[in-house]
Amino acid sequence: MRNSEIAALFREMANLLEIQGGDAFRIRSYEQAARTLEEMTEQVALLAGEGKKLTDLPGIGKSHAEKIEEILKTGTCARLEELRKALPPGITELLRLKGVGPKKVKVLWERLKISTLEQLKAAAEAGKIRGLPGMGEKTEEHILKSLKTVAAQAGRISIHEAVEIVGELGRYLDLQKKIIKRWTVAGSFRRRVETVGDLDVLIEAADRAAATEAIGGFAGLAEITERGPEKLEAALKGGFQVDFRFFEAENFGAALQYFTGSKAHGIACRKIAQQKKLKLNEYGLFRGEKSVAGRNEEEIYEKLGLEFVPPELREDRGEVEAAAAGKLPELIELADIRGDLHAHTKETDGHDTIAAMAEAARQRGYQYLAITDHSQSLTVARGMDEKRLDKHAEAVRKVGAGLKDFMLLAGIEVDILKDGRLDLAESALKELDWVIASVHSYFEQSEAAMTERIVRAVSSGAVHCLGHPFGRLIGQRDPLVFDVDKVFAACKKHSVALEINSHPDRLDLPDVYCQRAKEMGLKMVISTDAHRTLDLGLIEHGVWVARRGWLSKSDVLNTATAAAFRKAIARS
DNA sequence: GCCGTTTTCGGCCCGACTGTTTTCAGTCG
Repeated sequence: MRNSEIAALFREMANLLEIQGGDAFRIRSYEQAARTLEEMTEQVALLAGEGKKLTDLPGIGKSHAEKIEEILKTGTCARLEELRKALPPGITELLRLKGVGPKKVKVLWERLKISTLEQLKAAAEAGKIRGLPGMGEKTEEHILKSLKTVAAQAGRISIHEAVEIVGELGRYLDLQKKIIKRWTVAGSFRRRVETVGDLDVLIEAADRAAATEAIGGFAGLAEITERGPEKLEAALKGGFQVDFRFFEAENFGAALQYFTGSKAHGIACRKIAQQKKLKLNEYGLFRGEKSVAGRNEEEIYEKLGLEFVPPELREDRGEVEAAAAGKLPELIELADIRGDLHAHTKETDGHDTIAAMAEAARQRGYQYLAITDHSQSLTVARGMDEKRLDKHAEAVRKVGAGLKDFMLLAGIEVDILKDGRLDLAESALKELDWVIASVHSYFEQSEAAMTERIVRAVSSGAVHCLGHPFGRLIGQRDPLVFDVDKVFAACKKHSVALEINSHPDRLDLPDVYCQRAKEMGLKMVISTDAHRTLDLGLIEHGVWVARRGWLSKSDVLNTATAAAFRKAIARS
C-alpha cells in the first residue's frame, strides 16, 4: 500500500475522531502522522519490510507505528474500523463545507441522521436546520450557499492560474494607490506551492473603510462574504476565495510571516519564540507586552536566532533547524537559468518553427536551447523515425549555424518503450547533442516492471536526461510507481540528469524528490517542455519547484554557460 | 497520541469573525 493511501486512512481517523469529540491533541497527532506519510519520499511499506523503525519518523510513535504495520498487513486497522462503526461512512464529506465543522456535523448526525451532502441539502431546503442547537436561519443559508460552492468548484487551482488572478487583482490594487498604501499576497501562493486553495492578501491602508470600498470595486469580485475591521473575505467570479487582511506598517512583517505559513512552519517558529520567552503572533514578536520585532520579516527571524527563511522553504521540512544552524542553502534564482533544454517545434506537436523557438530563447537572454521533438511511437504527436530525425537534426544545426553567440542543440525527447528499450536506434541518438528519455505510455505497469523499464532506459548510455520522471499530470494522472532509490541510483551511475519539467500541469520532479535527488548527488535540469515560443516563460514554475526542493545553482545543469554546458554533456 | 539543551509527565500556537447567545462556542486560517 502506498504512503498516500495510508495517509488518507489517518486523515479519516482524525476526522472521525474530531466529529466524535475526541481529544484535540490526539486528533492533531493523527493529522501529523498523515502529513509525515504524505511528504516522505520513501515508501513506508518498504521501510517496514526492511524492519526499519517507523517510530523514527516525525510524529510517529509506538501507537501510530503499530497502526501503520496493521494497515500494511490488512488494509485497515482496528481503531479505524471502530470509528467507522460509530459513524456512517462518508460523513467526513460534510467537513468540506465552509462553516461546518466537527461539532455541527455531530449535531446533524445525532438529531437528523444526516451523513451525506445530498441529505444535508434536502434538510436545509426543508428548513430543518434552523432550530438545531447552535444553528439558526443564517446557518441554514450558509450551508445552502456552501453546498453550491463545493459543487461548483473542484477546490484548489494551479499556481499558474493563481499567478494570473494575482496579476489581474494586483493591477487593480495598484490603481488604488491613494487608499491602499501597500498590498502583498502571502499564504501558499507566496510559498509557490503547486496548487493554491485561496489567496491571502495583506493590506496596509490608513482608512480601512475606504479600502474595503475600493476592494469591493474590483471587477473580478463576485461578492464579499465576510467583513470585519481586521479582515475581509470575498469570492471571485468562478468561486475562488480571496481573504484580505488589514495591518499597520509596524505589524506588516509579522503578518506576512504569520500568513505566509505554512501552518507547520509557523508553529515551529512560535515554539522557538516560546523557548526564548517570547510570543510570536501576526502582530509581532513580543517580550511581555513589548514588541521586539514586527515591521519586517527579516528582523523577526533574526530575533528568533534564525537565518532568513525563503518562503518556498517554509514547510517544516528541516528548514527551521537548518536556519538555526546557519545552514540554509543558497537557493537558485530565475536569473541563474542560461538555457532551456526541452522544446518542441512544428516538426512534431509544437506550434512554432525551429528559428522562432531559437529567437524566443535568445530574446529571453539565454545562451542555448535544445530542440527536442518526439520519437516515432508517440504517433499522436507525429513522432519522428530515424530518417526524419536525421533530417530534423540537420535543419536544427543549420539554423544554429546562422545564430551568433547562441548555441542551438539538436536533441530529442525519445520514448521509453514498455520494456525499457528506447524508441529509436542508439546509434541515431548518439549523433545528437542532447537526449531526453521519457515515459509516455503504459503508465499502469507494476512497480517492479516500471523500475526495471526506467533503469534500463537510463542505463543505455545514450541518454542525458530523464524527462518528467514521474509522468504525473496534477489532478488528472497519478505519478508513476517505481522504486525511486533504484532509478535515482541508476541515473547517478550513468550521469543522467533529472528533469524538472516546468509545465504547471506537471511540475515534475516534485519538490520533495528534488531534495532527495540532491542528497543522492544527482544533477537536475529545469526545462519548460515548450510547445510554442510563449511557453518558454513557464520556466519560473520550474525554478519555484527547484527552490522548494532546496536546490542551489550548482545543482542545476542549465545554469552553466554555453561553453561549460557543452563540455558537461560531451560524449566520451 | 507525541515528545524531551528546563521534561519520561505534562505540556502541546494564536487570534478574528459569525451566529446564537446573554457571555461564548464553533469555525477558520
